[in-house]
Amino acid sequence: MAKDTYHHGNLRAALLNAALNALKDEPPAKLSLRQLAGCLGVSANAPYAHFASKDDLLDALRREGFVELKSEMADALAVAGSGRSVELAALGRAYLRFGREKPHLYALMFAEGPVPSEATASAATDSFALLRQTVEGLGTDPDLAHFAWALVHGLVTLDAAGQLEPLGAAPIEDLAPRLAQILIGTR
Amino acid sequence: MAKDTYHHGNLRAALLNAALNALKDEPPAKLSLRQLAGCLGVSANAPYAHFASKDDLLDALRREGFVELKSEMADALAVAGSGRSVELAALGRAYLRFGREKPHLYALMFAEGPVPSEATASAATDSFALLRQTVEGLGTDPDLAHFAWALVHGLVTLDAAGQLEPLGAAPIEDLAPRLAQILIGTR
DNA sequence: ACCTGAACACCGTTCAAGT
DNA sequence: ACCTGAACACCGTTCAAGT
Repeated sequence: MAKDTYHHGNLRAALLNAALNALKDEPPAKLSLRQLAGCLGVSANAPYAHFASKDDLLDALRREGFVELKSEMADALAVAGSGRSVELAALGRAYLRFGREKPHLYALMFAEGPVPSEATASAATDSFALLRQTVEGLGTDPDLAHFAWALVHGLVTLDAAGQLEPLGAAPIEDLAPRLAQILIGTR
Repeated sequence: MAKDTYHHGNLRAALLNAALNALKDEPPAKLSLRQLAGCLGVSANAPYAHFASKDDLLDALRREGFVELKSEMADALAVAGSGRSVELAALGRAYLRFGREKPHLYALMFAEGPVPSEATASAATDSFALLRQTVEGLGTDPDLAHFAWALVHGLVTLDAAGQLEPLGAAPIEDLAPRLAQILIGTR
């Protein structure tokens, strides 16, 4: 049954899974295609039957990351109370938690090296759209959604770089209500 | 003189200079110690006479980056008019311009891989201190300086990732006055 | 269609040795 | 003190070949 048909069924999914797993422990720069293949008991270039290059595999990982991020934001929005402030805080909290819990995947998603595929770029746009809709009409500045994005993105990456330690031991997603406060401008 | 004493005088400075130069064209991930040495006409492991490892050289580059960032922020503050809002905008403008003009050096400065040396960590703290002092007492939130930092940091890295293109063709440092507006809360 | 084996051109790093 | 040459254990990727 589909198990060990050739070597172990579905190498493509196994590679993505193994890579995602490796990203729990190490930054994307440490990911090695040969090592991934070795862990799955397959030859060094077997991956090339499923991915055009290492960058192609990384692009698929990135896409998965954006899809997951959007899904978690949508879930948070669904259970949040109504009112712009609490919606915004819920969205920010989901975003910050995703970034804190998966710092290496998050870093890969925003890495600057290779140009993302069209599919990955649109997954990124889709996840940002959720934030843009919630922020829409909140302030007078039409770019407020971008500033909101920069704020959470900056917090996630500064936290990953260890520059937010002076803020104390609380997880960064607890900052979400204060971010909403700043963006809305009520003080 | 002091030229070509052994091979060409000061290999350490030449390596840092060549690396800084390479960062103008390519991301830090592409930096190769062997290639740097080759460009300077020196053997592949000559760098190890001056740096303990590749990470050690990268750490020195990072430190230089933070020192330069602080210096440019200090210069901007010196020529700025008085008043919290214009000071903050001047500081933000200097930060954003640095990040936009040297995206690869900036990315290296905040890379997550190796733990920064104590000297580099304190250079980072020093550059942040400038921002903290300017923001101090501006709002009721004691963490406002961190939010300000996250905001500019987020804008620089989103811009480097190509996610800020919808904002138009203007360089991101033009956003500085609006950032100050948001942080101060006058609208 | 999916995988192996051998090879190529790279890496960072170490070690012995030269001046 | 500063550098070279040869070597080791890795990389990503390609090519011919196997089933």
